[in-house]
Amino acid sequence: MRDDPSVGEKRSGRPTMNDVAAAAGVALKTVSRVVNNEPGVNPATAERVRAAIDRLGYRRNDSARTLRRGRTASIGLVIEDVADPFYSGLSRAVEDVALRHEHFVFTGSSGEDPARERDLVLAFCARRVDGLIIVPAGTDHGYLAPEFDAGIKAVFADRPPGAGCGADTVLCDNAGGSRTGVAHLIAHGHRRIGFLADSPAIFTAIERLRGYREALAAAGLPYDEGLVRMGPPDQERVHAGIERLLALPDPPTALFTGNGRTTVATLRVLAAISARCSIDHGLVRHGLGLHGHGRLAGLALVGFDDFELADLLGITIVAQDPSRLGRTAAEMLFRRLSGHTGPGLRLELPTRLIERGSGETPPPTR
Amino acid sequence: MRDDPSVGEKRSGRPTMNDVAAAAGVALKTVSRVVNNEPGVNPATAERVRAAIDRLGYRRNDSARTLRRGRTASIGLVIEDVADPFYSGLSRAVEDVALRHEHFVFTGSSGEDPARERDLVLAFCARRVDGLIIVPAGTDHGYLAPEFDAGIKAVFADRPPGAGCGADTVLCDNAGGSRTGVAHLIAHGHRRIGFLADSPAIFTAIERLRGYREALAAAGLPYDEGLVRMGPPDQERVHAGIERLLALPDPPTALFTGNGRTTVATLRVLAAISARCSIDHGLVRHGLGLHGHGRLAGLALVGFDDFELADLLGITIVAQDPSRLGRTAAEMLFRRLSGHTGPGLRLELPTRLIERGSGETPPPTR
DNA sequence: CCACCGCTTGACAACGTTGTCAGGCGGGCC
DNA sequence: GGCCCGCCTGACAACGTTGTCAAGCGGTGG
Repeated sequence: MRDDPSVGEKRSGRPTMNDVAAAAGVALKTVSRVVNNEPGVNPATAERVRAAIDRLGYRRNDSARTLRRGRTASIGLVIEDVADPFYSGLSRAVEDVALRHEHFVFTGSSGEDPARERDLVLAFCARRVDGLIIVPAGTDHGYLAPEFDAGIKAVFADRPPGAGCGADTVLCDNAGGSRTGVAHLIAHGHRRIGFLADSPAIFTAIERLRGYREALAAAGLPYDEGLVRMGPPDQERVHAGIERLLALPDPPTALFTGNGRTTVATLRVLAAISARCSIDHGLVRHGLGLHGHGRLAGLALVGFDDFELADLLGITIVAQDPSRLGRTAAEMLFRRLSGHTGPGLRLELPTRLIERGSGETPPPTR
Repeated sequence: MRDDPSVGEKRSGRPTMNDVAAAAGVALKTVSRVVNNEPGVNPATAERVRAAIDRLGYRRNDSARTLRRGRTASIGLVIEDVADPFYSGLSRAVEDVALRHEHFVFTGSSGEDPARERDLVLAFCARRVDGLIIVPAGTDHGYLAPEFDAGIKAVFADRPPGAGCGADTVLCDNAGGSRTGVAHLIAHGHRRIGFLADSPAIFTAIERLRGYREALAAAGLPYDEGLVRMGPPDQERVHAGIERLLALPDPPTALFTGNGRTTVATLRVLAAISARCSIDHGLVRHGLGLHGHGRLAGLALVGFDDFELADLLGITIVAQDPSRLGRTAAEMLFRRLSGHTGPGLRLELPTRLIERGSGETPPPTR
């Protein structure tokens, strides 16, 4: 027996162009022309075809179309976690640009796992996306070589690709932003500044550490490794890190946090510490907010990344713009897709210090 | 001339199974078997094929595969906005379940526009997704009828489909959650409770309003339309709404906010009002947090939806679980995809009141 | 020695669409 | 009247893969 299960019967699946053609009494190709709005079809015929399409509920099969034409009108986006506000902002911007170009977006979360990044990218390639936007988890992108040979376009966002990959890249000015934030604390009199950074496997963490060191050096302050804690920004690690810092013989008077998640985790820890010391007039006991006058356990705080309610909480931050990052990356990609050639670009978007109070308190006078 | 631009030349595009077959000295079908891990291939042959695959950088063309097999191993997800934490949480959960079933996810944001919801869904159908998870913006889903006929599976999440559509649906217990939250305020002595609800076009807003009324009725309190403000949760509207409520001759002593965004917007407004009244000992002046002892401009507050830092801010909320919503919807979908039939289910997930302080303050004694 | 079996391999059609090319038909011009 | 041209329509191959069926080959049992 052949593929079809019930010969001659009303087919179970969807109607095809052939079915529409039969229903409208025209040839397959004419239906194709109508569906694709190609010129040169008699209006009356076109109307008849459209009627048949509506009657049968026909929907073009884009797999077949893709197979025939070679383009899918879709792009792939690999980020770290769709549920992280930073990446979901980026994601939304990419989606908007793609929409304007009538493309769809496949999104996948790598969870900082290079193997998963690779799997996602290759799966997207198997689906023949026209292009890729990647926030890389890994540092080796040799696996992309055959894809590049095959003509796929890729743009890296937030972090650069591994060595030897000349693809377009959009980054933030991580070192510069970090320098600004730390210099700000120094300008307010702080000499011992703790740095809670992301895991050293991550490009942005390294860059921000560089900025931290540069700011210290510019002010003639020594670099003390004991003041730096690197690691994933989960609540427990951040908690342990802060406890360690505060237990130092010469503890920091200010903290610089390396990303949004770390900042939020830090706020929780500092609030808990403040509550424990119960120096606040019962405020925290009622759980009704943080506390006045720089009382984040007595520490000044500047964070990298803005986050929701940072304004209300009065947290000074170094803002990057995830939407702009996504938008820029997507625009670079579509420029490539529409034929632009030329060497890979590397853009750096600026950051902006936003003063809200937590970073403007002086160290306690001893 | 035929389709191919350069006859006989090394083709510009990707290698195909045919190329691999030629390189490995086997037949096309053998390559197919290796690529798909089908049994019955001599290990030595398989190894030779795999070597050729690596050498050529071959990647299966999933469009062709899909065309031949009729399944795409992908699902479509239509939500309101990927950048909204509620939906990105849901989104992440869906992605995780899909991953376990080796499916990919197309995601699109409808932005509460029924036409865009429809366009997204139909575009996903043209791409022949195996199934859909929809947070509907519109209330008429007649456009899905041909798709259902064609065998597509759909699950509605967070909001039910329009009348006459018997698809599986997962909701939260909106009315119940709202009732609990409002009853909580009543139990703490409030008699005049303002309700800042989402736009009346949205199912959840209507349901939560119902819960609000039920709670009032259960306590023998009158329903005062003047205390209810419905509309999109943007900062300006929320601001205006609160000003109106407070300008009433008999203003509310407590607020109930209808979703996460509204709650956040409300916090900003109340903080601004408190600052204006400057009854707080300089705390807000420094922008360092809210204020103690229920001083949200003197109002008690309970919000629907949990949000990041609500714990720190001490905001009492009625929590729903977006991950669970997404996970449940995805699991229902995959059950259908693996052949489960039977009437459409309608699930309601429970909500949970979390007391954090802002909802436990009594009204001011006059 | 022959029939049969299992293991491995290959030939071929089909999935639904689009690009190419050719043909029919009516009208205007020489 | 015949020729050419433009408009519209259709036949056909091809995209890259997978399902079906059949064939080759060496070994085993009757």
